This record gives sequence, structure tokens and C-alpha cells, in this order.
Amino acid sequence: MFQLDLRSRRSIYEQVVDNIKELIIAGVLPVEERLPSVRDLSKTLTVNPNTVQKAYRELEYQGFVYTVQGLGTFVAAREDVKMDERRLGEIKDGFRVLLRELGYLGMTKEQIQQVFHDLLSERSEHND
Amino acid sequence: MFQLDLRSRRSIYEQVVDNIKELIIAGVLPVEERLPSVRDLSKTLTVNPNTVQKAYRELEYQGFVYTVQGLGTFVAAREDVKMDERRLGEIKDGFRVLLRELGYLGMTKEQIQQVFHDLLSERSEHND
Amino acid sequence: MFQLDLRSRRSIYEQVVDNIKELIIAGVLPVEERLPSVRDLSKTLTVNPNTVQKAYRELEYQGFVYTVQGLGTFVAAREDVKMDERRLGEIKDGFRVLLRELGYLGMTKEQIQQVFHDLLSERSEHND
Amino acid sequence: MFQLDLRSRRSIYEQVVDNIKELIIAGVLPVEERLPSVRDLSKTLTVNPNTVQKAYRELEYQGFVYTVQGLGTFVAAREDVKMDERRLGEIKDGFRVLLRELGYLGMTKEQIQQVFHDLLSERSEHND
DNA sequence: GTGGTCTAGACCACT
DNA sequence: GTGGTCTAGACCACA
Repeated sequence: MFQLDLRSRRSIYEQVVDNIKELIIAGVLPVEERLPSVRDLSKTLTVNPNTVQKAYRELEYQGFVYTVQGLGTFVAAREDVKMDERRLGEIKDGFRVLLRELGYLGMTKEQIQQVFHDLLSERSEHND
Repeated sequence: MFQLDLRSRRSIYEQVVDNIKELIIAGVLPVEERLPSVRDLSKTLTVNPNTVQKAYRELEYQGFVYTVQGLGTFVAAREDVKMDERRLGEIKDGFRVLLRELGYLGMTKEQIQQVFHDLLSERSEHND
Repeated sequence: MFQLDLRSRRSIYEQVVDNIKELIIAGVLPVEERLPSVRDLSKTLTVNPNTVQKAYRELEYQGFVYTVQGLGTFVAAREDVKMDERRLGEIKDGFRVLLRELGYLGMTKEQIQQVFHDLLSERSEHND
Repeated sequence: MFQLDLRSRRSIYEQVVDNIKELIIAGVLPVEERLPSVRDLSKTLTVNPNTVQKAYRELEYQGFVYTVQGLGTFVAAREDVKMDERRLGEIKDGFRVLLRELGYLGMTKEQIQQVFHDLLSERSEHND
């Protein structure tokens, strides 16, 4: 399904969250699709089931999946991914960190705007 | 000198590192300027001296400052920072991930631009 | 007969129990009426027969239905339900906790009344 | 600080969450007060540290507390307890369960409204 | 000292 | 089978 980088500073469960989120956003995991069971995924990734469960729980908090007792964990409909203030704040924080990094590379505000503009254009093209 | 946000998820020492980096890049702290002593800055920020210590060590490791035993810590002359293309690529990837998520959450291109604009303004104000 | 919400945190069998209870209390299922067979209901709701089985057992335990081997499950005659004062007290305590939290979160009395009104209407519609 | 009911059907961490929330709402734990450390509270309650941590994490999700790395967990300012849709939905669910219970006691809609009215009046008196 | 992550493995309720 | 909770105990980063 995907690979973990155990040497990364990112914790394992965060990597699981990010990877699955990507799969959902990319449509690889369509709405209502069942995710692998906690036990299965933990075996595949050779990590502890608790670690996978923590990732699933986080995905549920963020609204990307929902769980049904005894049945499994499923991809939630897109409308259910609530764009709440908390979530938006987290994403903004992500942007702030990246903007800071660009600053450290010596980029001026104008160069940063150019980079951002290019990235947005990329997206438009993809959607065509 | 600058303010810390204890409620942020970023660790205190990271915030210290970033803030000082920004002051150096913005030229507020010119080359050869002495940084406040660990003890002084820790009092000003009301944080543990070990935390400031760790931040200074990190800044030294990254080449932003150098220490002279018994004299203090000084802003280093920045070698011409060649644009690190690999790092830039990583940062762009970070942006792509966040943009994809915003798109998935239903944000229009215009809303995304607004968010970005606000974040950039934030930075400008900070540097004033 | 009724609908389940798989995305709810309530387990499926609990939802079945509650829904049937409400139908009995509302008189939609009169005394001595036969409930659908476990197999039929499980097909209608597209859930596991064991789940319906468990719900029926729970309803029997609570005295709402009785089972006759080989014939089926029937709505029991409700003994005059004397108001259980102890249970009422517990429920009121539950309300107090929730009201306190709403208050703490900044809701005015009027807003709380609005929420309550909406929830009551919800119930009425359900029973129509 | 408070007592757990190990025989309760509510999980331990949920009881911890509820109890601490009550203490915060009641003002026993004022804003910026430090909660007992995970290890201390786990010893006091004789439960596993992970269980307490899970409770603290949930409280942080709900906005009642915030954590600072290496320092501890603190009561958040009341304004930071975001009344987001998710939280309101959870509280509404709590109401729905309780309303259902009142129905099982044989209460009519009018009687339920009376009970609710009385509970709201209680609150007003307390606030006087 | 603080919280955060992770493992190994048990037990439970639900489907 | 499924997810959820809990324990015991290790290791890490941060203050």
C-alpha cells in the first residue's frame, strides 16, 4: 500500500495518516471503501497494531474516515471532511513553516509569490 | 526581542531558533553582532536556560552564529547562500500536499490565494 | 421499518433496540404484534443476523417483547410503567452536565432552548 | 482529585475526561493551572500512564487544555474551547440519548418540556 | 522533571 | 473476524 521511512523524524503514525490521506485525496481509496483492518495493516507495515489504530483514530478525527464497530474503517464522503477552524489552522501552520523555510533559502517576498503562483497553476493544469 | 507562543505545538527551542534566524536574515541582527547571553535571554523569555542553550547550539550547527568561549555568541557572516535546489524541491512538495488537501476540502483557488496572501502579510508585519 | 446510521458511534444492535422500543412505545407495533423474523429484518437492514438476534434478546431482557419457540417474537403487554424516580434522577443529572458544558462554551439560554426545541421536533417527526 | 468507578461501563479514560472537564467548568481548575502530570495522576488513580495520556489528549482535542513540551498540561482560556460543529454535534447526541431515555420512562412530550424547563431554571438560579 | 511514541500482548464488545 | 481499551514497560525529545 505504501512504505514507511523508519529513519524519518516524523513518527510512524503520522506517516500512516499522511499516506492514507494522500490515497483518499488522490481517489485511490474511493468513498465507502474499507481500509485494511488494523491488524492487517500492522502486519503489512510490521508495526504494532496500536500504532495503526492511533493513525486511524486521527483520520477519523479529521473526518476522512469513519468506523463501524465490528465491521471496519471506511472512507468518509468528501462532504463529511469538515473544514473546521481547527483543521484550517493546522494547515495554515503548515504553510507558515514552509514560508519560513523559503525565507531561510534567501527568497524575497516576490520570489515566494512566484513560487506559489507556479504551484497553483500546476494544480489548474492537472484539473483540466 | 520577540515573543513565544507556548500554546503552539512547536517546541520552545525551535521557536527561539526560528525567531533568531529571521532576525539575522532580516538584518536586524547584523553580522558580528553579539547575541544576548544565554542567561539574559532565558530571563527575558522566562524559559529554561537549557532551552536557550539548545537553540544557540542549533543556530551554531546551522552556521548562523559562532561562539567564542568567554566572550559570547555572535552572528556569523553568511556565506553566499546558494539556492539549495534540493531543499527548494522538498519545500515545494510540502506546498503541493497542503494545496491538495485544501482543494479536497472544497476551497476554491480564490480562497486559497486569499489565505496565502494573509499569511504573507503576517510575515511582513512580523519583520517590521 | 426504520433506518440505521452506520456512521453513528452507537453500535448497530443498540440502534435496532432503540428503534423498536420507540415503535412499541409509539404504538406503531401494538401489543401481541409479531416482529419480523430475525432473518427477514437482517435482510431488510442489510446487517448481520447475529446483530438482530442480539437486539431481540436485549428487548426480551428489558421486557418489551417475548419469544415463542418456533412461532416468533411478539410485543409484550407493558406492565403499567411506574415512573422510575431513580432513573429519572440519573437522566436529569445527564442533562445538567450537558447544560453546564453548553453554558461554559458560551451558549445563551435562548440558544440552548433553540437547540432543545429542534431536538424535540426531530423526535416528533421520527414518530410520525 | 476525583474517583473512578472501575465497574462502570464507561471506559476509564472517558471518566477521566469527564471528571476533569467538570473541574474546569466548575472553576476548581482555573485557567492556566497546570494539571497533574500524566505520571502523577496515573499513580493517584492507579491506572496506566497511557490511559491518563489518552484522556489528556482528548481534552486537548476538545480545547479544554493545552500542552507544552517538557512543561506539562495546562487549562486553556475559555475562549479557546472552540464551539465547533463537531463538538456541538456530540453534545446534541448526548441530548438525543437522554431524550430517548425519558421516552422509555413513558414521558410525554409535554412532561419532557417541563423537566427541561425546570433544569434550565435551576441554572439561572445558580447564576444569580 | 515533562509529554510523546512505540511495542507486546491481554481482554472486551460487536458483527 | 472487526475496532476499542488497557497494562507494563521501554525509549525519545524537550525544559
